[in-house]
Amino acid sequence: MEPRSGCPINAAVEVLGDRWSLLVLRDVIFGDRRYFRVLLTGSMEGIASNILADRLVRLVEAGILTRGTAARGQRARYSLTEAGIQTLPIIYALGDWGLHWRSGSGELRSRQQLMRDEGPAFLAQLMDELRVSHLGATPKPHDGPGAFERLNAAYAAERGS
Amino acid sequence: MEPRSGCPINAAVEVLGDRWSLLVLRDVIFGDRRYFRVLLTGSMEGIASNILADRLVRLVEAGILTRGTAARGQRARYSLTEAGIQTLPIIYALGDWGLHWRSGSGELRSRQQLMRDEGPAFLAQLMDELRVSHLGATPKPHDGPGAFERLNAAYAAERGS
DNA sequence: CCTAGTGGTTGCGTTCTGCAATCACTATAG
DNA sequence: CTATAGTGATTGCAGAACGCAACCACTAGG
Repeated sequence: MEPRSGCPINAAVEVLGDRWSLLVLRDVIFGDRRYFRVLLTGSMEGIASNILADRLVRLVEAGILTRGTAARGQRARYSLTEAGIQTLPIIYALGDWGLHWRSGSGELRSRQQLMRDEGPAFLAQLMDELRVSHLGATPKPHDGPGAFERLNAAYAAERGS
Repeated sequence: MEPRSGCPINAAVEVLGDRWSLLVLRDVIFGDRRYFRVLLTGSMEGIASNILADRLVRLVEAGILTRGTAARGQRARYSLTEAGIQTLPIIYALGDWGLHWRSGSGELRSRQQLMRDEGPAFLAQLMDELRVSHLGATPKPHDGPGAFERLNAAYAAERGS
């Protein structure tokens, strides 16, 4: 793929600017879905298998995901690279906008709200935890519960009510 | 268009998740391009006229832009709505990511760098200035030069060197 | 009337996308 | 060994989106 321009915004759009890439990343990041089948059946929007396969290849080629070595018929685990983890602010900004200007009432509302309330520090903590589970980084000491723990608690609380 | 899910991230992707919408918004926001011809010929990536026409209609329908009332053959000016102005954090996040992970060397590099250096307060100031020029809001008093003024200065400085 | 400029629209061929069915392979159970 | 379930894809086909060039209807200026 040849870049249409040198603009960094265009560079990001060429990789992430379609109807599925960012949703796959959302599921990897927030749903901890790291296997083909899990991503396929767990997607709220019902992605087709060929589209998922194509997007996974592209995201790996773009250096956003890595594919754990696995032969045919074996579970291949996908992990975020640092570049992939760095897409979190984009996904957050999209979710924040969607929440306020499209009045999405669905899955991620409470988590998004939590992130908005907590500010950039919470986003940074979330990215640290992603580095631990996807890049094998050593956990940083945090006082209080983890970011994902709090996200899931907020989600469960909304479900329970 | 029927939403594929209630997820706010998906809501944003359904409106902005294609190869052109965000680039059109970029040109409206950073290039102050508010007329069809200007957007058509000024686009770095070379958008086709039918695609531009289609995207403008969609963005108006989505409540991101408004079209100034103009009959055929008259200059129709497009303005950002508040929802449109609120896409700035998304575009900033995309540009920031593209700058660091795709090494875009083009047009917006210096502006992006400036925004990154200045932080969220600069983004807020930028959005205030957009409200003045697109929504007719009364300017807020700022000490020092305006955000766009500084962006253009940084851009000119890079060009000059 | 003529010309330049406005915001588009229309054909037409190419590419991308989405859905269902299918594939090659592995692991497990009987 | 055979049967079955599960893995990550691949294939065929139809429809939608896209890209390019030409054209359209209209306005303003001279």
